[in-house]
Amino acid sequence: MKDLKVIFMGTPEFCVPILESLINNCNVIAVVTQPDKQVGRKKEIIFSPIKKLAIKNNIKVLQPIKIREDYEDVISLNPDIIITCAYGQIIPEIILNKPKYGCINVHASLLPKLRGGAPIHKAIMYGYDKTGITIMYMDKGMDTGDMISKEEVVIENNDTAQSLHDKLQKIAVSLLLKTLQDIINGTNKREKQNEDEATYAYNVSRQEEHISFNKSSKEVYNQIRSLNSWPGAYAILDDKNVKIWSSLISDKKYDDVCGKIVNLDKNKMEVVTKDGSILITQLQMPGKRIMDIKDFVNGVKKEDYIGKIFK
RNA sequence: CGCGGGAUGGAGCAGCUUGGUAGCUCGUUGGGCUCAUAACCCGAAGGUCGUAGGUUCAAAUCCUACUCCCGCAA
Repeated sequence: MKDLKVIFMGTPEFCVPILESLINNCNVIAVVTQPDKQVGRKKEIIFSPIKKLAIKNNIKVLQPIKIREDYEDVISLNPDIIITCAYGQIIPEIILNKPKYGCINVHASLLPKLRGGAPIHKAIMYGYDKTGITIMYMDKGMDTGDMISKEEVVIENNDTAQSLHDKLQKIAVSLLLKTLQDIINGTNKREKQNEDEATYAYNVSRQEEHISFNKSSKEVYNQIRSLNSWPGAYAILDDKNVKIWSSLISDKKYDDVCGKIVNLDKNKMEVVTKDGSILITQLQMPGKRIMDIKDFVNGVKKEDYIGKIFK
């Protein structure tokens, strides 16, 4: 495997361990990642985590704006295999057919479920009880190619997008190494996806970050944890965006307006939902840091907040 | 030069407009009450008010520059 000429394509932090392991086990001849973007308040140019790692290891970095049009560099490097993971662009067919061992993708769901850019968030948001990693051959569609290997992960009731991300990240590395060996040996499976079972996990929209308390407690709870630690769920209180970072489901029921704060003490902020209530345990006021509800209550008059309504 | 909020004992905040003894809610710690307690009562410690200048008899407070944190927008 040491001689295998690999081009890796990826962008976010999720695939950093994958690239690390490829660097250790294969001959990574180039890395392709999304173009540098101006990020943050100061519009600073930030390199993607993958670019940073590549530079650190003196690996050639390619950043085509549109890989669909700008594919010559990749092809001319003549890789044995191309491995992608959360790259962020669809790879054109002209590339897919070139490498000896093909082009494979590491996707963070059990395909054909949750195709798309936000499989980890959506697995929790939609209330799935398990997810996993699928390694597949790429084709021209979005996560529609033939599957090679899979590994499941159970979603625990207290998992957040962050904790699930970490679990998936870990198993992705080992599953990829095992799968690569099979591919080299020619012993890998190749299984079509069942289109009838396909579901989609598009990127999280602003609308999906906004909590509607007129859903069930379970749905609200799932929404909150599915957006922790990024980008965070929010609701509007006094015309201000309040981010809600973590919560617990309460079994108490209230015959009151959804979103109303019915209780506030040093352990919890209790908010009415469609079928009960939810206890907010961590929040963030605009311009402030994330804080536990205990800290929030310390600096605030409780009476000012009880009875207010999240919109 | 995208818009805006913020920095005050260990935590979260008030005080700044209108300069004049450092305040609140917690936490920590000592004691008390109690069968007991995360509850209650009494006491104590702990702060060069982000940094550097300036104005002033006097600056947390007014002025200038800078650093760091955060929300929005991208």
